[in-house]
Amino acid sequence: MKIDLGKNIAPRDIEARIQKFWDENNFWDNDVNSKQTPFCVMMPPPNVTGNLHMGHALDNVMTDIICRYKRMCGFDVLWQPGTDHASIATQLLVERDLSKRGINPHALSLDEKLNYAWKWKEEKGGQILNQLHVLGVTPVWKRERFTMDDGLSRAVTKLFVKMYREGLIYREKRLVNWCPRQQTSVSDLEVETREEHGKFYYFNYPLADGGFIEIATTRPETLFGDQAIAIHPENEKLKHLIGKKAIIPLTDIEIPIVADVHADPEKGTGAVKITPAHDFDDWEVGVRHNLTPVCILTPDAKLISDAPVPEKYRGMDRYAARKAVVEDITAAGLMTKIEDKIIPTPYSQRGGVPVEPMLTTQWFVDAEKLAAPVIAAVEEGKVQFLPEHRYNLFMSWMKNIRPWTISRQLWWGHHIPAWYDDGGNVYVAETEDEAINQSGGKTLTRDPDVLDTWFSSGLWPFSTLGWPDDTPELKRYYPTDLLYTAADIIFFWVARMMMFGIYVMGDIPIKTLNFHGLVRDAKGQKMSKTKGNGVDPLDTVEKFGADALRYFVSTAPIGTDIRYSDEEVKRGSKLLTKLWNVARFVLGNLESFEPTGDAPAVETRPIEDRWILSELNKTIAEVRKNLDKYDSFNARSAIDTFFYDIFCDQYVEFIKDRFWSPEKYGAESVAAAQWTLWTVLRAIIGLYAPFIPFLTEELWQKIYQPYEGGKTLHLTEYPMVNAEYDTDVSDMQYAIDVIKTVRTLRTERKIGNGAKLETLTVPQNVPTALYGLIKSGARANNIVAGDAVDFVVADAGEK
RNA sequence: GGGUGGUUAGCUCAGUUGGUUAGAGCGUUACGUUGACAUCGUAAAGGUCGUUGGUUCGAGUCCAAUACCACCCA
Repeated sequence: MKIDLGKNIAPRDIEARIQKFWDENNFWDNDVNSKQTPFCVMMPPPNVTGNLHMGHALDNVMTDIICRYKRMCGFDVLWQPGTDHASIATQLLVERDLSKRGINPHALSLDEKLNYAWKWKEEKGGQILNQLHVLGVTPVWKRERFTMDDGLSRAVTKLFVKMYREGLIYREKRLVNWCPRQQTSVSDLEVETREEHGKFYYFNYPLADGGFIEIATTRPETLFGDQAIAIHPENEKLKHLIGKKAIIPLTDIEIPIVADVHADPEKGTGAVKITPAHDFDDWEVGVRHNLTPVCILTPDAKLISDAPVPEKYRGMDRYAARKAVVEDITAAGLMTKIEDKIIPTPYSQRGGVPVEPMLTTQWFVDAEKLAAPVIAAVEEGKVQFLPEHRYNLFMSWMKNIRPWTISRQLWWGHHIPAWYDDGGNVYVAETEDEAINQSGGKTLTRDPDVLDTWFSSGLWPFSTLGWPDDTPELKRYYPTDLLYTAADIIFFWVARMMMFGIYVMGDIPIKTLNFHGLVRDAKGQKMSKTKGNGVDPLDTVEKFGADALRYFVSTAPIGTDIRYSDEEVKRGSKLLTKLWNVARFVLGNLESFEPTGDAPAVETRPIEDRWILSELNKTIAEVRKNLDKYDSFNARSAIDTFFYDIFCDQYVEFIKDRFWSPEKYGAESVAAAQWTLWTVLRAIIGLYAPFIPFLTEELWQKIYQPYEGGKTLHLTEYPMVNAEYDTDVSDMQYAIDVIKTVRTLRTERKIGNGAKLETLTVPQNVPTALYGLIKSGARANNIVAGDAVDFVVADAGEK
């Protein structure tokens, strides 16, 4: 055969060509009628407005490695792609875009806004999936779904109604986390606590019958909403005040002093003001003492323009009000002390401002009820966690789960299927007509709110397979096999999928959860937009190629963070070059060879041939074992060791002499080497295929396809252990040791590897059958037996 | 305050059930362009495995305590 690969490798050219080839043939389509075992993976749907970042690259490349492997093992693979509507994130982008065009989004009707957003989504959304293409990943592209498309929206509505009817979704007025910037409720998960430098204010409340009680608070501006002052019932110093009345400073409002264990005698003064409408703990105290929550803040966190707020403070922003209140309390001579203090402050993750506990009416999911069967299923071991310790994290959250606030005061998302009549009665139904029917024909108004984005993503594993319809896909592919995702959405997404999956489908949605770490920058810092230390995967692909990036990403051991640097990606480039060059070497020695007819029996081949085949067998077993455990890191390491250390560094050196001096070895020996090279190179290409799919495809098409047929390497069988390759090759250790010693001696004696050895002495126990390959590996002309390894250099002699 | 993970070579990290001399990549040094490969090869230097104590014939690995780092929850 005569195949010329060309001296230089151009990864981007190869990748562009192969990508086009893959896109034109739907190689990765699943087959719902297949007789093969199904293997199903859900792509965590990226935000439709998003841009590819390293986290996506990690998820998707890792998933792709497993999907390609499974496909090559004969599985019917369904990798379901799609995007998420990302309620808040998208709404913000669209509103910003409108503002830029001089349109006030708040002046538009709901329909106008939605029209605009859909148009915007069609034009600019979804480019992230195109970006994913570049990485060479293999979801079933034609099955792409969007969380707000018709089918998925129908699933959301159906589930909401079902849960409402079964009492698992309810509407209630209670304290929720409120983002004053976006003016919507947010769930507990969307709140992050930041430690801030703040003040702890100590001041006196006058008592109705004379004297004072000193309290301490970090939020003096909420005092207009105070309903009580609490003292611990066993607080010896203060308990004599329980039952008396205090007067809120700057007002003449009287409030009771009550006994409650919430007031820690060790903290502050031991007396705390109770503002049930503006603090979660105070809310509980209020419930215990039957206090009326009085809300003194507007949705944008200004003091209300009404009683009980004194006129002076009405309409003030919460922080301006704090300043004014502190000044006025000080002026009134009531302030006793101001301390510096680190205050844990709850922030709205999306809004970036402190949230306010706000008394509003919202929709909730009774998460506790949904969690119980999840806990049971996980305890039964139905879900595998990788790494295992994530089990505890997941379970402790599940066991302490709280009601999930699912309504959002936004307009982009799934509108809640609830309608109200004039009397405020609620009708929950799949359609407006049905709701009107329920009401007996009244005029109804639809609930203006939308659902938390994670509500629809929680249905993803079955809604994308066709639920609520009873589709063959749903039967065949649910529950899904594997999810590769970041640990930071374990509660947001994974927990919800588990709850909905069991509730709707009666079974867990995913069998194995593989939580990966973060891709950090070279210094170990988290990549973030604000720090500007993020690396665009597409830039990396442009510089080094998608295969190199994939190779880098697969260095992430299960569950651990990895650090990105161009240097690390270059390792991938080096591998590609090495593979290219060794293929050239192999082809250069196969000119007199045609892989037709029968290969010589393995046991008849020289020991080094049998040795490399037996090493190959070990490697294949190791790689398969690890990939079966979804451990691509250790799988790839095993291939690397075989490819670099065993094949390139040793075997290739051992056989060179057979090609250089065929007359000394005979045609059979040369043919054995050729057959062995042919086999081993093919196995290496196959083993690496899931990791570096572009280059391996290119090499396969150029070298092996003409003989094997088929269209793509990636639908050929993954290399398998071959019992015929296991023969006794223990003598090889003699050769390996001798050559290692020769190389060391060369360095000690400052003799380059280029200089041939005239005579090499090897220990007498080295079998003469190894002399040929030792001569080749050590670059020696003659070989004799002696006491220890020694040599004489040709021409110049020893230096 | 509660929890989880980590601490191994100059740097970034492997090290499976305790078992000879603890590995890799990068970096460093030396030599070398040889008929796959200078986007390279060969070799070398470099580690009391955070600390202390324990179990054991034997501990990077198991147990206890402790220090520091990171993350999660409150």
